[in-house]
Amino acid sequence: MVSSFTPLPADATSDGPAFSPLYQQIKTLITRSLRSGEWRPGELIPSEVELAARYKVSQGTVRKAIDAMADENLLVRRQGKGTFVATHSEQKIQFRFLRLKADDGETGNVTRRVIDCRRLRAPADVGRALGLKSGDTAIQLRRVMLFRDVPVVLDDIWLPGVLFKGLTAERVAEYRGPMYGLFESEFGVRMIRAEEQLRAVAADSIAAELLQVKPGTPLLSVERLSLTYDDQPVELRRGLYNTEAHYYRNELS
Amino acid sequence: MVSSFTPLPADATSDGPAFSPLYQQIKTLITRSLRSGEWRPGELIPSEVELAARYKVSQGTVRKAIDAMADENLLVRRQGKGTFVATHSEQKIQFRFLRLKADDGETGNVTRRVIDCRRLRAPADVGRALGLKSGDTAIQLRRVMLFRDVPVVLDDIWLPGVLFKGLTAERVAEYRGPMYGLFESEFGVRMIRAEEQLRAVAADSIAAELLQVKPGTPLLSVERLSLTYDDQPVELRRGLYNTEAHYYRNELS
DNA sequence: GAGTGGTCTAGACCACTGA
DNA sequence: CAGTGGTCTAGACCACTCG
Repeated sequence: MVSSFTPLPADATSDGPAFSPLYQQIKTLITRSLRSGEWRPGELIPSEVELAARYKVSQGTVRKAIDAMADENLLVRRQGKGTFVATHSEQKIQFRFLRLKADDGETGNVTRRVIDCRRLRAPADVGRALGLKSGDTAIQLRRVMLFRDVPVVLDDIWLPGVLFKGLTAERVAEYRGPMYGLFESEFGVRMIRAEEQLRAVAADSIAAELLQVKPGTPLLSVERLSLTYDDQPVELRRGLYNTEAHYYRNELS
Repeated sequence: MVSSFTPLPADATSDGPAFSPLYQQIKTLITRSLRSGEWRPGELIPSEVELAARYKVSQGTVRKAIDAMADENLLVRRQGKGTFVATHSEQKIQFRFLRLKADDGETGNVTRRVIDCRRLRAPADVGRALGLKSGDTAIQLRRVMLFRDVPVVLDDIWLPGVLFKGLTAERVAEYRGPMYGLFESEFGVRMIRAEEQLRAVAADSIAAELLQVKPGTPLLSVERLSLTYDDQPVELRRGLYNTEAHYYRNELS
């Protein structure tokens, strides 16, 4: 048993710890196992019955915890098979974070071209966003994404040097598939969610050349902060999207 | 009872109706009552126990239906009080659909200025988006939103004429609060969710003047299709956002 | 204190998967 | 067929709100 269902009996402190339901505690325990690597991306986790026995709670409580984690895209349920750890390296989940769509609906071939990859002392703003100490090294990775061989996205990706030790341009270039799949399988860093800030900006000469547009062309600027477990920031990505023939899709609810 | 829990006994047709769980059927029934106006925005709906009796199912099943509808922002649960129909006319829910934030975090005063409001035959693209027949009339409403007295958003709002009979510029101008609150209380049209397409564009002379920027300034173009119950489109909104000192915030998960 | 939603349990049965 | 998640029920008790 994780803790009593009523952690605040008679002698509770006045501003004591907030009441936390059992299923929330189970969620925390499962998350811990995910973070520690006990169950890795793509793997099957124990069945609800097993977990209920392990945590000494009812199956219904485990179910509620897993339900919540499935809603957050941490786990994936498959009826008849079991529950799996979510992964970015999967055809169906591909491009979960890329909201760009082509006007004609046809996605076509997507290719990635690495422009540059270097390690350097993190600039102040980058360091602040990633929670680095001043002087810590960061990796700057610049790349272009092409849709049907037309450059559409220019990304400047900043990563904490500590977490991505052996990352090189070659390593990235030879990897097929989404970058987050690489991060996950090679460096054990799993992106959970992200926050983006969008703006319209004018293309400078460098961006204009790489995206093959005229300087001054309006581009969609997308600054993304990616977070892993416990909302720890692990990537700052500055993207410039050419929206001549593509749009950024969003759903409000 | 809505229907038997197992709607496919021995004599089911080979490609018969897909299996639909009870709580899903309850959801449909509750949604019907919302759409019909039996429970209006802001009102208290019957308690879970009452609904369970009404639909002849267990409280747990009603609970699951309401849980789902609360997730979709159709209902709002308040412990100890009851379950309420969601509404746009509420301080806390204000600006649920407006993702624009100020760089410095300070929202400040928001005011709206109506530029124009006219009824006309719907242009082809607008009619198509709203599902109108050719020749149907549409309302075009143009307005500017000012943050701390600075114009930041220029909206072109298109509405089906049939649904918004008495809508005039004066009516809009004198209304304090979000437009969706007005739609909901005056015309019985409730916005549920919306889909947006974002692009970066250059300001034309008209937009430049209304937003007080130089022609050619990059602006964030936001085309929004708003939907009510059953995903029926009821508004097409074309916005131009000045992102000099504001950004469009989005969360990916 | 009565009434509401929130949590937890135990047990039944259904739907799906794969050996 | 056994094992998995998915649905449904009934009942207990807790936390919150308001009169």
